[in-house]
Amino acid sequence: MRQPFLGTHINKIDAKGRVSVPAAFRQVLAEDAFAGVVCFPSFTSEALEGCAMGFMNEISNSVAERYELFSNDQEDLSDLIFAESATLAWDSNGRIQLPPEMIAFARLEGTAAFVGMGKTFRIWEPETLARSQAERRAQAREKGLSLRLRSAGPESRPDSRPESAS
Amino acid sequence: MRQPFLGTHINKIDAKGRVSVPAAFRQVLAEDAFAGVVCFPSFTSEALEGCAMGFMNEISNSVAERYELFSNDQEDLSDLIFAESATLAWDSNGRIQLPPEMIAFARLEGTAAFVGMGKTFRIWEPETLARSQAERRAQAREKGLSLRLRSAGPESRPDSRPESAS
DNA sequence: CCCTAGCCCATGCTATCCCACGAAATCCCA
DNA sequence: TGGGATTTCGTGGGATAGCATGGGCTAGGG
Repeated sequence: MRQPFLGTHINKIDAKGRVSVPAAFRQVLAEDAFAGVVCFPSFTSEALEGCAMGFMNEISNSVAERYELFSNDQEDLSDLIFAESATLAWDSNGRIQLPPEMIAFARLEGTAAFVGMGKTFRIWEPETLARSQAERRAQAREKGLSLRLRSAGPESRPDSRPESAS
Repeated sequence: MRQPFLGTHINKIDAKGRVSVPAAFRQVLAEDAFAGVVCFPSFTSEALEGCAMGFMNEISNSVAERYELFSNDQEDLSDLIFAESATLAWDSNGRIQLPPEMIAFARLEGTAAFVGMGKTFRIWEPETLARSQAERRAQAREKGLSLRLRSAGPESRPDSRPESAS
């Protein structure tokens, strides 16, 4: 069982283009055999998507099994993911080096915000992130999304008490 | 089966920003593999929400199962929940260190009130808590709210305290 | 021959560990 | 049933290890 990626960590990109992957994320990623990260440009945001190698495998398998991770339309996306993703091994200090295209895509300049998203994480230019979050928060409030959190996944809650219902 | 978080415990925050997690809560959290707490700002109050890592995992999985990967809703939820949460491991004495943003969010100053909420708990600045409780009580009175003993429905969440017990 | 990727070492900072103390709750036995 | 002994819990402070970051050194490729 893999722990989720949690929290937001802002790190610097040094002159050589290196960034420390937050220790907390490295710990999560350490459950994977590959000592590093897989990155690809996000489809929906001006940010990079990051995950463990194992997650890529899941995507690959899910698509093959037609598991419901992707809808039909989204299957095409998997092709894109694999094509545009890069495997970034970290050095002995836990730093990775982002390829120039990715730096450009997310418009990173000097700092990078690593944002936990559960099964994946994102890498943002901090200012862009702030703007995006404000927007998202407004939307969520509008839709009342936060309320649904409470009942998230009623079928998969192992600790709901079977106590002879209602 | 997880015991619920119960009661209110007020502890001090020391110069280093450390707080003892109440022993009673630690006992509940001990059922989880991760020796610590996950915290995030509450959506509805000027307080911090706390829970076990396992609870976060459940949310992570439910979100993944319920929404399509890369759908807007999935991202909104993930952003709201995971991005702002922190994993706080406790030391050998059962203390955690609250990140500055969280201290700021709940306006904590020197003391923290841990309030059991069943599956989760909250961390309040004691004065803020008192005000909030008074308000809530007034509202309840106004509405003529009376407690009805309902066995647990899918999302019944008994967060009203039966009496202002001492 | 220069530029870059990869590697290792150095450093300041902060979180974490460890030990100690005091108060309160608990236990135990008369 | 009461009082002393013992344990647990919350709190404080010093020591230590881990983390993020900067810089230098080497080897290989254009």
